[in-house]
Amino acid sequence: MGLTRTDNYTSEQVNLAQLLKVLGHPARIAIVQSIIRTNKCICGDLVTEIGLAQSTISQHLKELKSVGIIQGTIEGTSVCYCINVETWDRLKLSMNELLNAVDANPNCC
Amino acid sequence: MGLTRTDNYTSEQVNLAQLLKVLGHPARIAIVQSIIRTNKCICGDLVTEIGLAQSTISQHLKELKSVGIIQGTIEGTSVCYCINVETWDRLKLSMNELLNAVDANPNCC
DNA sequence: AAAGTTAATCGTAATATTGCGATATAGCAA
DNA sequence: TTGCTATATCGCAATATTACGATTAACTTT
Repeated sequence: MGLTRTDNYTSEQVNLAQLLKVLGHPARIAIVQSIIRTNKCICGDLVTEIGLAQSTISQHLKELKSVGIIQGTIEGTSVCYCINVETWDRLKLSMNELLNAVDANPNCC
Repeated sequence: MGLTRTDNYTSEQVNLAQLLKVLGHPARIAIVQSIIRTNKCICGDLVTEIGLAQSTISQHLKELKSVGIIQGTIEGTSVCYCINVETWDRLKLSMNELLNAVDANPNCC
């Protein structure tokens, strides 16, 4: 099929999976890290920073934007991208809940 | 292409992306949560718990195992799966570093 | 207006993922 | 041995992803 079934899962599971899937690519990790690090509106600098074609970077930005991880506002001829804090906090909560669940219940084998 | 280029990124970026990619599917989130929650060796219970075919569950388990998120030991006729704590701790460190980087540097737009 | 810059979109090719049924493998029970 | 159960693997079809070059859109500068 190739189509992920979503009807068996809670919306929380689907939501977290969606965010992690988008972050599950080194280029998008690098993009997010770069946006965080520069702490300012960066634009096409990513094309030279990461060694990918402009259209490829734009596509990755679109995916990050589509799930609300980043948001962009037009600044003249270029675009300012930054982290969407609401989505980020939601991710942080869900992910920490998952990550910390293991410590409480150590594994058995 | 369809092939992710890895030569532009640090091994940390590739590694984190790999783990997040595998976790980026609701079935695998559900599987991991189930393993954590039951805190014991669960096996084919997943097939009834999650509504997917046995072969599909087996495939998801294989992917989780391939990146070291879970490990399985044979228990007679069934298999005991549990969280691989070393990988989990590595994920926790990398992910927290990324997640907490935003708080320090609030976004600009 | 014309040319330049920046980013998005389109089209395409190669590859990966998802899911299933069918089959194989391996241990346990009769 | 003969079945029974549990899991893994194979083969397949449908769809998604990744990456690129070419083009378009929109704003700036000359």
